[in-house]
Amino acid sequence: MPVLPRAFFARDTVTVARALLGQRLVRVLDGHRLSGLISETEAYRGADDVASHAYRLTPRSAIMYGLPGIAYVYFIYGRNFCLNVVTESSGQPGAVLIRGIQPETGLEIMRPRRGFVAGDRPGRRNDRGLTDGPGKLCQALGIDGQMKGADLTLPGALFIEEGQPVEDAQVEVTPRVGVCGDDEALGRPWRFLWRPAGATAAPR
DNA sequence: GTGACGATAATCT
DNA sequence: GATTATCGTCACA
Repeated sequence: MPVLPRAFFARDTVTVARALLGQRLVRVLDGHRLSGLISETEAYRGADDVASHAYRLTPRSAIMYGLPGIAYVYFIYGRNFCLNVVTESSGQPGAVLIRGIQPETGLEIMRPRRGFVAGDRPGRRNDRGLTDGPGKLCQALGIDGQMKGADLTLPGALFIEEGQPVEDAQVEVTPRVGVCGDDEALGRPWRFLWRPAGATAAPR
């Protein structure tokens, strides 16, 4: 499968957030290939978006003003990492937060990383909750601050390759979660969920 | 099944 | 010193 080219990311941030649904996130960890299809994203823009780190240009947010297709990883709430992909042309800020993936390969590596021990709670939670949150998928895939700045358009330790198309009928669009305040930008529909037919209630 | 709440540290003002 | 793009656990139904 081909890796997504930089031009894929050098577009409007909201467009990229939608287009990333169904694409494959791949992490090579200790020789193992861990992968999953992207199932949930959120767009974060620039000066028009108070919820975005790039609302202002600071040392931390500078990466969002840089080359598209680069990983932006940050640490939050004292315990979690979140993975983003930089979007838009250089000089124009933007990034997409990867909020969830549908795991494909390397489950046996992900489970212990997430504290899913064999024999634990028998009969319950068949991998539910393994990679369905931004902090959770970073834990499962071993993504931390070291990955900040990685080029996701090159097939190295972390990259994104072509996955499968996702129909509009299977996409749910909602306001972003976890952002607080009452600015007008916060209510905009910049969260995208891939909801295959037959799926149950929305996560969180 | 849902909803509340505290942990905990980098980053910015 | 305030803020925060989350998670796990607990109570309750």
